[in-house]
Amino acid sequence: MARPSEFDRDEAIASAIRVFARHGYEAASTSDLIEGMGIGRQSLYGAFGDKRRLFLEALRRYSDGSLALMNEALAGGSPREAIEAALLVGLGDAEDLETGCLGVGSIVEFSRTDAEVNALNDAAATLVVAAFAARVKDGIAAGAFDPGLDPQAAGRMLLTLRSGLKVAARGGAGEDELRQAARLALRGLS
Amino acid sequence: MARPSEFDRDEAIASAIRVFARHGYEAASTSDLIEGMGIGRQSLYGAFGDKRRLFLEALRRYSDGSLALMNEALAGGSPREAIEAALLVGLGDAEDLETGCLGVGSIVEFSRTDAEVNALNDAAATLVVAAFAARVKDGIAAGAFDPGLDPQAAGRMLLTLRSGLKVAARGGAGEDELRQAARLALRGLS
DNA sequence: CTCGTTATGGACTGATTGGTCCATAACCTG
DNA sequence: CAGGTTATGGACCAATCAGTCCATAACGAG
Repeated sequence: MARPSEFDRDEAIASAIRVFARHGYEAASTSDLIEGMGIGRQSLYGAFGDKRRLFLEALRRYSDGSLALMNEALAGGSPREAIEAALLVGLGDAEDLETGCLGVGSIVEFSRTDAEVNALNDAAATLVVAAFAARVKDGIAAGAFDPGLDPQAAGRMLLTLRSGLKVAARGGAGEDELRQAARLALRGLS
Repeated sequence: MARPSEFDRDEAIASAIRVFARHGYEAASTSDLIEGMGIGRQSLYGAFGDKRRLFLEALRRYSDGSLALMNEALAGGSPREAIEAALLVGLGDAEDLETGCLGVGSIVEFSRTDAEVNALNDAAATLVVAAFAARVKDGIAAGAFDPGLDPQAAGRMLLTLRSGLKVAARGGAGEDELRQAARLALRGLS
C-alpha cells in the first residue's frame, strides 16, 4: 500500500547501539547515528521518533540481548563456572573499543535524572540479580557455596562486580585480568 | 604589579569537578561551568586554557583527593575493616546525585581514546591498586587473609569492585546495599 | 496505468556549542 | 598619583546541534 523501508529496522537499531555504546548519548550526534546506521536523516526521525526515543529503544534491546547472553552462560556447567562465565560474557576487550555497555554507560551518564532510563535499567538489574541469585541457590543446594548466603544479596554483589568488570574492560583491562578479578571475588561465595 | 584574580583557583576547580561529575565532559557546557564555578567566561579561558585543560586539571585533582580519602580509610583498623572502609569511602549516595566519580566517568566516556586521560587514569589506578595491595599483604601477614593470595591481583580486584560500587551508587543504590556487596566480595580474600 | 500512501534525501531552521575580541576595571610598583 | 599589567564581562564568531520542511521516489491496491 505504500513504499517499503529500504533498511532493516533491527539492523539499524543494532548499529545505533554500537554508536551509542561508543560515544554515549549526548556525545553521539544525529549525524554520527545517521552515518553509523546507514540511513537518511528523515528515515531516522520517521522510523524512531527522535534521538531520545531511539536511545531508549536501543537501551531496551541492548539489555535484552545482554540478559540473553548471560542466561546462556548461566545455563551450563557448575554454578561456579556458570557464574564466572556470566560475569565475563560480552564484556568486550581492550582491542575492540567499539564495545561499551549501554547499561553502565547510561547509569554513569544520567544517574537518576531520567525516569524512563531509570525504569529500563531498574528492570534489567532486577532480572540480572534474579538470574544470578537462582544460580547461587543452586550452588548452595549443591554444597558448593556457603549455606548462610542470602542469594539475593549475592546476586546484587555479582551485578555490582559485573559493572566493575565492564568499567575495567572499557578502561583497557585484558581478559586475563578480568577473569582473575572475577574469580577472586567469586571466592566470597564459598 | 597587576590586577589580582577575584576568585580562588582551588575553589573554582572544586566547583568544576562537581559540574563535570554531574554531567560528564561532553554534556557539561562551558556555560554550565561558568555558572557552576561562579566566574566569567574570559576568566575561565584565561586561567585554565580551555574546557579540555580544565577537565584534565579537574580529573587530576579529583584523583588526588580520592586517593587521599582512600589512604586515610586504609590507615585505620584491621586490614579487613580498612579495606571495607576504603571501598566505600566517598561513593556518594542516592540522595546526593551531585556526586559522581570523575575517574569512572571519564573511563566510560572516553574509553581509551584520549592519551592524556589514559595517563591520568592509569597512574591513579596504579596507586590505588598498590594501596590496596599493601593492606592485603598486611592481612596475609596477620593471618586474616589467605596466604596463597597475590596481593597485586587482589588489589586489582578491589579496584574493579570499587568501580562497580561507584556505578551502583550512581544508579541509586543505598549505603546498606553497597556495604553488603563489598563485604560479600571481601570474603574472597580469606 | 493511476492513485493514495509512505520512504527518502537535501535544504533549511533556530538554538547552542566552544572559543575569541576588545574595551574597561583593578591592582602593584615606582 | 601615574603607568604597566593582568582580570573581567559582554558582544561576538563560525561550527555544530537536534529537528523540520518539502519535493520526489517507490511501492501496493484498485
